[in-house]
Amino acid sequence: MRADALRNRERLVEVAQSAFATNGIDTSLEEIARQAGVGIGTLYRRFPTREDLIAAVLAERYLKLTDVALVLAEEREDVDTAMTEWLTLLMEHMAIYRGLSMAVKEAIHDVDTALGRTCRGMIDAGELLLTRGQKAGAFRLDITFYDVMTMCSAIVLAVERRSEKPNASELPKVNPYLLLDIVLRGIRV
Amino acid sequence: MRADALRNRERLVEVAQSAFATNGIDTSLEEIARQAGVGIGTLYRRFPTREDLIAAVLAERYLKLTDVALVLAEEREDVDTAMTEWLTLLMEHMAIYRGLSMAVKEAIHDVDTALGRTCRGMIDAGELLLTRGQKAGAFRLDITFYDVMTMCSAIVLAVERRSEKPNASELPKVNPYLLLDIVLRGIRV
DNA sequence: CGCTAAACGGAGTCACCCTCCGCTTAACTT
DNA sequence: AAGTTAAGCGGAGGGTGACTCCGTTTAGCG
Repeated sequence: MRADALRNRERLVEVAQSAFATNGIDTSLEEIARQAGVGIGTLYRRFPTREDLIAAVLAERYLKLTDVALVLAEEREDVDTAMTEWLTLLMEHMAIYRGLSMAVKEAIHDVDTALGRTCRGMIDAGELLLTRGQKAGAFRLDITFYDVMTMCSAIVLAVERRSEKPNASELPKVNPYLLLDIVLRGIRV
Repeated sequence: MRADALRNRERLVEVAQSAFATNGIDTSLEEIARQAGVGIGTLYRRFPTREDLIAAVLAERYLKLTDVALVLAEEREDVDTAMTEWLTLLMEHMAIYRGLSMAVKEAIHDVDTALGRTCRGMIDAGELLLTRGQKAGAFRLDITFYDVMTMCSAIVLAVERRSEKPNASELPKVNPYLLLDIVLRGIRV
């Protein structure tokens, strides 16, 4: 890869990161290209789909997350609290950008996309924790981590607010940690 | 309302219903207008937002659903099975059109839109079942039906497949009824 | 220094949303 | 039956964003 191309790529990921943070994952790609000072064609050449760009932005962050799962699975800690801790982290990571949980939900089924592979990595990591808990008799046997992950992404998705809320209602805010607690209770034997 | 306007309105709802069924709730509104044989302006005059059209399509269906809740709440039936039955129905109704659960999730916060009011109606209906169950000591006291409804719409949302699946993965299909079971377990005392 | 493949960039095409306004017509009045 | 008029109609037009294509530029090698 040519030096200029590499520079542009890095700049794009950097700009995308901050654009996702402020405007959610559905920001206009043309806007990102403009802010990065490159043509839209350059963005598309490097990241043919939006998901590729998302995956690039998330790369290191998600590697850390799988590492944590490995550590938690190997430590002698209580299986239940290990699961609780990791699911909390997982949910918080899926909540960093508005729209991300939706993208994750969509990508989870795609075998051969960058974001899809990342998600599969998360599932594999979580599976470790789940099966350990199942062997210890803490969790029901009729579920897979895919089910649990689905519920977690669903919670984040459901709790997510869209940017503008002109007629904000007086409905109570939903507490994602309460919902996670419901799920945790639901998966115990 | 003039006779021709009424005719057009009915035709639009009818066409929208079938378009939503085949293409999901995000179908092009221009396509709906075209199929209904009216101009796009006419559609927008009658249904200023997409949500208004959705609400019109769902109107009777959702009235029935609240009725069922009332009946279930008044019958001497077991509170737990009443809740299970109604949540199952609720989920199935939210799953009839791809994208509907998303629209519901968004609309739930809007006090003064047609779809928003419909959703609030659902929450009120479900609240009856929940509080009855809570009084009977069957469900935890720290949750509202809003939480439960959120989980249900989240499940539907998470399970929903997008239309085209070019690279369908070999991942197991998630079973929404299993996820509902997790939630039900999670809300019991 | 010259060459060339890699990279660039933005104009162009497409799809959809939504508004605005001149024309049409249902339906009431006399 | 004819006249009146406000309700209704429709589609052109303007805006936004995705994505492609191809003529131009340039990094980096020999």
